[in-house]
Amino acid sequence: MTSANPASDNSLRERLIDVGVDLVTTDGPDALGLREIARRAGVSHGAPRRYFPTHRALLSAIARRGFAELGERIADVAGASGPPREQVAALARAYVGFALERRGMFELMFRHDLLNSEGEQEAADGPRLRESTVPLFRMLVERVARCGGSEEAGVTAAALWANLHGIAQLWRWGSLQLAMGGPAADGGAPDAELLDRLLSAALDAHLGPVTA
Amino acid sequence: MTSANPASDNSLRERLIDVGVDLVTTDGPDALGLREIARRAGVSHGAPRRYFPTHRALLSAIARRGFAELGERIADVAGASGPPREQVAALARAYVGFALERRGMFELMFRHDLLNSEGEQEAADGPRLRESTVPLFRMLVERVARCGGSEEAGVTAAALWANLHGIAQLWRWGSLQLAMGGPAADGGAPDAELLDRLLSAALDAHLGPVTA
DNA sequence: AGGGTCGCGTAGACACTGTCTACTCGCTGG
DNA sequence: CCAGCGAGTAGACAGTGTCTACGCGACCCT
Repeated sequence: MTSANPASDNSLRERLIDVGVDLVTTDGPDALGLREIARRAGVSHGAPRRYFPTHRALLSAIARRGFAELGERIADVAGASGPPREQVAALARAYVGFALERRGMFELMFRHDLLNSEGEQEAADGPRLRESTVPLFRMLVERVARCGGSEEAGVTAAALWANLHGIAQLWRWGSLQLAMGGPAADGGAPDAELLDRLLSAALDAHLGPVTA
Repeated sequence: MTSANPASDNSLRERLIDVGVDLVTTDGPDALGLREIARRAGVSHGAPRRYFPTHRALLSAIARRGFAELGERIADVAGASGPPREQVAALARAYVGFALERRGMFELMFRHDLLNSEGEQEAADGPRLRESTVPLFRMLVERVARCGGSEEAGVTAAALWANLHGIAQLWRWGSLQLAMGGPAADGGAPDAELLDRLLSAALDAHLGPVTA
């Protein structure tokens, strides 16, 4: 019987995920050992196996929480009214903001070597993890289309998404700060302002300049 | 690749890196166990420690090879003559091409959790690994500046780099194919063409349309 | 030539990991 | 009442990275 109650019917299962979410946000994906999670949840190392057939399955469930939270953030700013261009900008800031605030979680979400891959899926638990980004992308392409570029909105949205993702990734790695600011950044430009200029440049590039 | 090593002063050190490069190219970063590398090099598991104080140091040396090869590719296409816009396009294709052909290596190069971080460096072996991208970025910003955008070339180049990096990353993850093509892609657009459209869109966005 | 030293690599131990399997409880249903 | 089952425990196993002690061969220096 697949218990239909998705809520808190199985307490340990949820507790394990909770512990994992806390752990990944504070210490990053490397801290997500199976035994460590079990330890912090107060159970023995074999207990998680009752709910997750493998370590990756547990990590996938944790990552799913991350996608859910990112989805909430995106949906929040997508609900705001305003000129479509500003909506896309808000989306972009939400995406990059999530990547920088929830560093560890964002890292996990795109570490596909740690997550469940094709063959092995929970199957009954929900859609495949890789498809978690699809609804988010749909929101983006919709807002981009409303900006009314002549080109196909799908391609533009995809390129913009890639740009945001790349900014988040390289910024976290520190390469962009290094490349733009030099080894010793000039004091006039704190990192936050650099990042903002970068984001504006990306938005201008894909959506056209503000006054267009 | 030419192992016509003039010095071969420290044969094992180079051999370990060679083995690592081969391994990461075929099986990805997860296959780069310290003991596995030693095994394939025909030495015991304690031997690498003579040359690399820690596992990460060895992986960093392997990744350095990757940055070197990427640098060669970039330098090759950067040497070609032609309109500046075409030079930037060639650079972009080289970057993404490297990421897709040398998947495992590219993955390793940006897995900073596996690589040496700030404190611990080989120090005498060369510049810090994180700075390996700086000269490559300089080439890009130079070519971008030659395209003569009104804006600051540094910011444009950084945004473009991030875009290329994001395309490479998300394409490898499969998200872009999923987002653009849908679950079952329309037969008219094979993946290669999708990728090309994406790349062109990014170049057009950051450099202005072709006829400008 | 003999003896000490040192680079280079081996081998074992240690703590730790993820997975697998046998086992023990406590509860519930017939 | 007791068989069965869900849920969690505990131990074993192979494998990992790091650390330490130990050989071994070549070299240099009186």
